[in-house]
Amino acid sequence: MSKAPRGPRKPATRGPWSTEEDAKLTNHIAKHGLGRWSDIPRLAGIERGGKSCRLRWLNYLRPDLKRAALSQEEEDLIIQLHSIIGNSWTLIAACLPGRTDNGVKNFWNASIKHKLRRRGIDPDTHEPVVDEGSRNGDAQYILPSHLEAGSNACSHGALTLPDSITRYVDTDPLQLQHGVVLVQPAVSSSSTVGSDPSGSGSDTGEQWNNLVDGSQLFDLTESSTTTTTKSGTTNHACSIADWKLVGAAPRVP
DNA sequence: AATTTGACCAACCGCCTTGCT
DNA sequence: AAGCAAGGCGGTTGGTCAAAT
Repeated sequence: MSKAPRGPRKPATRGPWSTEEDAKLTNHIAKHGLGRWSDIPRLAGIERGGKSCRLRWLNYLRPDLKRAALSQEEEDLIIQLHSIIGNSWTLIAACLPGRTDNGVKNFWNASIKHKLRRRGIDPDTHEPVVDEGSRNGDAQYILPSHLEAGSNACSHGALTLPDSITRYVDTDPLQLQHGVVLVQPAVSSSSTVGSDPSGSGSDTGEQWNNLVDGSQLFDLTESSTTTTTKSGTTNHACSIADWKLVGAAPRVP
């Protein structure tokens, strides 16, 4: 990153963007592409900070944005991913084409959080709120609505998980230890957030797609075997046939 | 009709990371 | 290696609008 020359700066405009500002930014990017955000306000003739321009572009003006309300499937996926990776909105949004981290975050805070609370689920931990009246022993995990409780939606076969695997261990209301795996794409440092992680066509990409498909959240109680390749890469090999879904939550009424 | 409440969205803030000088 | 600026990200705030009271 090269340093921009320092000099007196006009105070940046704040507040809502005007249609004129939107047009200037859109036209500039259409003509010149994305350059340094700090230069764009000056080049485009906008009295805003580079940060503000970046945010406006990413969250509102980008042509590939979906403006429609989130579907039930998207909502299910957000809940599932949040239960695994928490408030990593950028990662979650990367699984929802056309959605922004800000949009997902807003939807979570404004809508899903309240729905989960009404269902007696703590939105932070995804566990039942401790309330004697609601503890009836049923599984309370939030899984995609299209997965029925006790079903095994996965196909049999072996899946080799790359080093980028993240494993989380949780305890369910019945004190059953289980693990949940999230297969993360092998994203190079130069990749941009929001790009299609499966674009490389690599094995990792295929696994990522399986996760995005919303059909692979498994009980990992069964042990996995760990191998290390010549290059030092660690692989965790598990037999999918050994994994079971741990339960499903009722749909939002 | 006026007020309140809730949902949704846009924007800003502050902190952290990255990369250049 | 240190300092600095830019970029990225999650948290938060504030505005708007529609439905409910």
